Parts: sequence; C-alpha cells; structure tokens
Amino acid sequence: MPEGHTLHRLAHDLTDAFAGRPVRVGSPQGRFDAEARQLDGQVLDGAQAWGKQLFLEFPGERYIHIHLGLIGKLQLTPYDDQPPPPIGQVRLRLVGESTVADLRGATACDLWTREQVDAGIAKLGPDPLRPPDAGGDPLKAWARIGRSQRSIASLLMDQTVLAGVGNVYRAELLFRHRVDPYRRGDALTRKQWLAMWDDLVALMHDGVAKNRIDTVRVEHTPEAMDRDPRVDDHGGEVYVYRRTGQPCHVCGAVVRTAELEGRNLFWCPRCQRASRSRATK
DNA sequence: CAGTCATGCGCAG
DNA sequence: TGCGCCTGACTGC
Repeated sequence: MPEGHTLHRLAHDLTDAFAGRPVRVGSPQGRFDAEARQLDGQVLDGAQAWGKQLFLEFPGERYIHIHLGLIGKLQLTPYDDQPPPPIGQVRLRLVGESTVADLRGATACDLWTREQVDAGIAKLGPDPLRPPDAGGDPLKAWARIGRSQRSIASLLMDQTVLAGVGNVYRAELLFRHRVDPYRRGDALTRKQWLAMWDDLVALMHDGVAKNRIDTVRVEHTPEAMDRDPRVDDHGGEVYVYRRTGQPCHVCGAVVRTAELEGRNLFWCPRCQRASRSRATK
C-alpha cells in the first residue's frame, strides 16, 4: 500500500473528512496518548503529504507526523450514529462528524513543531506528486542521479534523491523505460531522466485517483491481451513487480528477481537489457 | 492454523 | 547487516 500515492490520497481524504472542524484525537493503544490529549477537540487545519511523510496540521504550528512504513495503515471509516470501537492496536484515532480514522502499525506517529516539519522536508528529494515550483522539481533529483555511480534502482528508492517512489513504482518505471536496474545514474542522460520523471508524475497521479498502482499501457491490459487479470493482494496491473518466473507481457522472456539493499528487484532481462556500465549497488 | 512475506525505514551494533 | 514495528493476505500442512 504505502508508496507516495497512498499518502497523497490520504492527505486529500483526511482534509475532506476532517478539516475546518473540531476533531476528537485519541490513542486507544496508549502510545500516542500524551500528544493526543494536547490536540483533542482542536480544529484540524488540513493534511499534506511529502513523499511518504504525512502531516496533519493543528493550530499553534503543531503537526502530527505519520510515516506508515511497510505495514502501517490509516483506515478511514464513515459512521452514522456512533463511531465503531477500535479493533487491534490503534495508535491514533481521529473522530470527526461522520468519519473515524484509525492508525495501526505505523513506523512513526509523532507530534512535531513547524521547525521539525521544515527540517524533515529539507532532507527529502523532490516529490513527483507536488507541483514543480512547490517541491516537484525533477532537476533537483537529476543533480544527484546524473553524477552518481550508484545504480538507478538504488537511487530511485533513496528518499533524499526523490521522495515517494517505492518498490512497485521503481520496478515499473524502469521497465516502462527499458532501463536495466543496475545501470549507473551517471550513465543515464538528462533527457532520459526527464522522460522518466514525466511518466512517474502521470503514473503516480493515476495512483492517487485510483488508490492503486496500474502501470500497463492500454495494449497490455488483460482485456487487450486476453489474459487473466492480476489476483493477489497488490491488485494493480503491472509489468514486472512480483512477477518472478512469469513471462514478460511484452517480449515473453522470464521475469527475473534479485535482492538489492534488502529489497526485491524485478525486471525483464530482455526488455531491460544490461548496459556496459553496471553498478554493483 | 502456524509460518512467511510485504508497496519502508530508523536504529543498534 | 539485522531487527523492530506488530498488520494482514496468502500459503502449505
């Protein structure tokens, strides 16, 4: 679930459901209790995402900073009469007029000052889901990528290079641009990078709108190819992500996987032919 | 029904 | 480099 599109979608949905009115803030699990008490009953000003970081803004320049990590979820549930009782380890619960939001399993849920938010954002690279003049400048990422000997696969997942891309968008972006995951950053051209960025902007906006990651072009959809749709918990239609051992939708070669920096990498060895300058990490 | 693994990342060692 | 976070879908017995 949580790549950048998930957090931006949550920011939008939270603003819709809670902003501009008093919100009950609690921590049924207890771990965020002291902080929740300080915010309980205050008006939520709004929610914003930057990469995979989510910020809920309260009066007095106080922000709830949330990072879902790998297994975290922020679940919004509409209710009519009474909010349903919390289930499991709910670290943060927001209750609005007709919506309840429950946070479980997150890596981070802290109360931050404006200075902490600014410092946190300053560490992040540009976010494809932000406007070019407000944090979405692809040249800031290129300044790092274009002179790096590290692999493009490693660079794409480095949130200080660009913010919001996770393992699915990484694999799919590299496939769509026929780039070997191990190609060195400095072996890409500026033009190639800008084309990848533009594609990422479109893919991730589509992800926000649909709340899932679909990356196959129209000619490679299940309907167009007369094949079965994807059925696992990921759900989206993709070219290579978690398709190890299956035939590439484009060329039929067997999709490969390898571990890189503790994460699985997926690619088609034929469509994404290895370049001469391959990085080792 | 126990075990595995996952769209992430900070920190201990 | 490996663990913690501590959810939840899927797998194999």
